[in-house]
Amino acid sequence: MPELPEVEAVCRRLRKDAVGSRIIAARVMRPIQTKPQTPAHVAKRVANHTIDAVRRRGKNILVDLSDGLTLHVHPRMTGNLYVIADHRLRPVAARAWFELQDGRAMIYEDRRVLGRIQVHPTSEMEERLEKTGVEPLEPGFTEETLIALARKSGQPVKVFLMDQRHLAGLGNIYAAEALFEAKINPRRVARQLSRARLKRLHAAIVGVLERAVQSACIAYMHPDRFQEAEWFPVEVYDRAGERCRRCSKTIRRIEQGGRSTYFCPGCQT
DNA sequence: AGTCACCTGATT
DNA sequence: AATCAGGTGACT
Repeated sequence: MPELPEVEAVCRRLRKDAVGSRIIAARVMRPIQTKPQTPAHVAKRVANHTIDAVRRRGKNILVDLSDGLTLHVHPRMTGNLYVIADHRLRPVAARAWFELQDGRAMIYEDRRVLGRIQVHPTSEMEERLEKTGVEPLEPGFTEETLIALARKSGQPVKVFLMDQRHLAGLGNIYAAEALFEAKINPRRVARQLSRARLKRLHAAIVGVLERAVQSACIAYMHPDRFQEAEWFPVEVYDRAGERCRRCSKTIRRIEQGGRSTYFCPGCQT
């Protein structure tokens, strides 16, 4: 599920629901990926600390705890983190469970179990995420930022956009949607795009992500409705064989870097 | 730059 | 039964 907008929605919800609460017990129920830490280690270290803040870095969720610890959650494909009203409830796909002092619980749910949870000193987090690229919704992401990054990359622009070392948070859907909005063919090499096109792409990335954050926040108000969070009006993603709403040509699906790419061969040039 | 592995579950 | 999935990291 989550790309930047969904992770952002999860974080905003957690800030309301979880900040200020104390974790009194924790359990990592299935051996989700905690390497090189063990699930028991994660559970033990997190217990008896208060949730001080929730931050997002790309698709990473950082739950800052008292005493200088940070719970680092990467939801990968199907992870979700949210608070439930009664700690005794067990959502079907719950993989980790953090009992809060007031009787609620923060749940990490992950159907595919591809996500990762680790605990580290807060002071180490910046260094651990240093390879993570620019935040596309921060003021530091300008047209010139994108131009400079693109100049260094010989990758197809769609692959470039999804590479978290350049920009942090774009995934398969929003990369495809931004390229559609900017009218750029996903196979074009990043370095060879004109400045004018990159400026268009910059505006498209910011626009698509901002709209998606708004939608995601509405869709995620209710944590258990997570599955239904398919509301963002996609133009190309998963629409192979259907008509382009802009030029009425047929949307195509191709493979890039082992992933599906959807685009309109008529207006993305 | 490409392929696979990590997992489960939905869809063909 | 086979294929696909909104992600990443570890391999060629």
